[in-house]
Amino acid sequence: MAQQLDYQTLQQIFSRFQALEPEPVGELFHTNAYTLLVAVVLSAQATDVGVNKATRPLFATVDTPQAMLALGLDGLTEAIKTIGLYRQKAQNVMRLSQILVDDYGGQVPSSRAALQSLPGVGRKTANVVLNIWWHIPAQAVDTHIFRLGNRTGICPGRDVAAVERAIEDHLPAEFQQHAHHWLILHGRYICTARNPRCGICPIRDLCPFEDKTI
DNA sequence: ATCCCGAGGG
DNA sequence: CCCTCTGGAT
Repeated sequence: MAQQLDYQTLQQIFSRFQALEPEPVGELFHTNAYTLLVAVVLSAQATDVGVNKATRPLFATVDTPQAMLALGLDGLTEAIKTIGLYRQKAQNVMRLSQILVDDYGGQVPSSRAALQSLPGVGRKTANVVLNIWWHIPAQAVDTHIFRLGNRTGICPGRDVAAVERAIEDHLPAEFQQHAHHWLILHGRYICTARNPRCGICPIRDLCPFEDKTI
């Protein structure tokens, strides 16, 4: 049985990551709640780097749902054409922006139900907004955290909901906001899907998976 | 279970 | 070439 997820483990992950990359990387670029929501919607099955490349120039002028509606579907589609699944994402963002203007006064809602009712927003995206923006404890289990949790055994689960519970059960509420980002960074840059960098992994001694020869 | 779908890495 | 990327809707 593998080690339980705890704050010390997360600290080890984070401190090791900082040692590798002094400058903050691996974060989805955003300037407010709306651009965060859009960035997360665009990040589905796409890399953080790829999303930021398109959103940085876009959000410089378009950072409200009203401005997005003014840009229009064709304009947005062109702006995010370098991101995978761009046609569906562009339509979702346009419809979502219209709903925010019509039903929420142009603001991003702070309830899970309201967020998940928006097109293109599922449980994972809602959890990111709740956690990062509204500071409401919620664990967004993405491809990185799901893989890492099961491979290392620190937060295992057959499905996303089970991994979510595994994290929440083992972690004090005050650490859950940091935990989300730290786990993402570890999965993105160290515990990668192919050729995990076990040789520089800070929780090497806690992991049953690791190839000890690396 | 399948589709969406370009960019980057190995 | 093949695999993966901070998923969601059908």
